[in-house]
Amino acid sequence: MPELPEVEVTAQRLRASLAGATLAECRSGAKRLRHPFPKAAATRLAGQPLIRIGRRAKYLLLEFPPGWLAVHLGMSGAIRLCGPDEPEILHDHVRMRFACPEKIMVDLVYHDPRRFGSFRWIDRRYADSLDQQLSNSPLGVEPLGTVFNGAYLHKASRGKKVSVKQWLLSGHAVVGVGNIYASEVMFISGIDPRRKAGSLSLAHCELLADAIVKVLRQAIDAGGTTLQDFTAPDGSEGRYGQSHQVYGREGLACPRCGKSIVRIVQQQRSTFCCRGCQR
DNA sequence: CTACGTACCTGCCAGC
DNA sequence: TGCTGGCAGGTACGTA
Repeated sequence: MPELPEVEVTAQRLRASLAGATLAECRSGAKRLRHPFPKAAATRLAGQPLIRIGRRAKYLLLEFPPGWLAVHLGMSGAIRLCGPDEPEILHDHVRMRFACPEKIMVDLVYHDPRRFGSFRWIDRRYADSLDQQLSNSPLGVEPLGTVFNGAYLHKASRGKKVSVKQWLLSGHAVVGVGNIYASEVMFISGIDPRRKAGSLSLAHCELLADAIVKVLRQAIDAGGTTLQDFTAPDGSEGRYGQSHQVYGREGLACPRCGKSIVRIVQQQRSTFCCRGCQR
């Protein structure tokens, strides 16, 4: 599921519901996720206040005084909030019980059919290398941050021989653009996704940067995209799928020129684009 | 360093 | 009505 907008929507809604909460207990299931669940750290967190809920790239950061629980939703992960008495359902893997103000207990449940998601513990002593703790490959800048713009993209893309689409997906320059939003932003900026990243002009990069910011913002406002599994913590589905111009629309008419949208494969992943509009 | 293939998992849908 | 194969939001790791 989750690209940056879905993780951001999750973070925003958790912030609203878990303000002032303290972790009471944390249980994890028998089936492993991408990484073993950090049981020892989670046990140690019992009684600790949840200080802040952050996000870096597609990682959700639950911050406690001793450090961070970094949650990644993988392909099919979703978090829901529920009461302590609500039963487990198939593919629930982690349940964190929080004591909220007024002594209301709220459970945060991590649900993930494919189990590509992960929980990792990052001790506060590694705070200055948070990015390296989160990911093995270098994490680019935040697309909704202050340093991201066309000039930045242009500079970062010099000499890159990979296709623009793969370059965006790698997250080396800018994070958070996954397979759905990559197709959308390439279409909106009118760039052929097969072009080498290093061949983009400054003007192209400005169009591309503007499209990335616009699409991600709109997707966040719409509650993200739900293909199958994603829901926000209150169980609601993302509505941005209704706004997709090309993703998942092979054979349908291009909204700009009316030609048929095509599906191509790059690095074993689908890209949707219009041969008429994207150069 | 880059680039590429493959692996990790379950579910769904189209086609036979 | 099965069954089978292809495909799905992402990352990590091995090999050149």
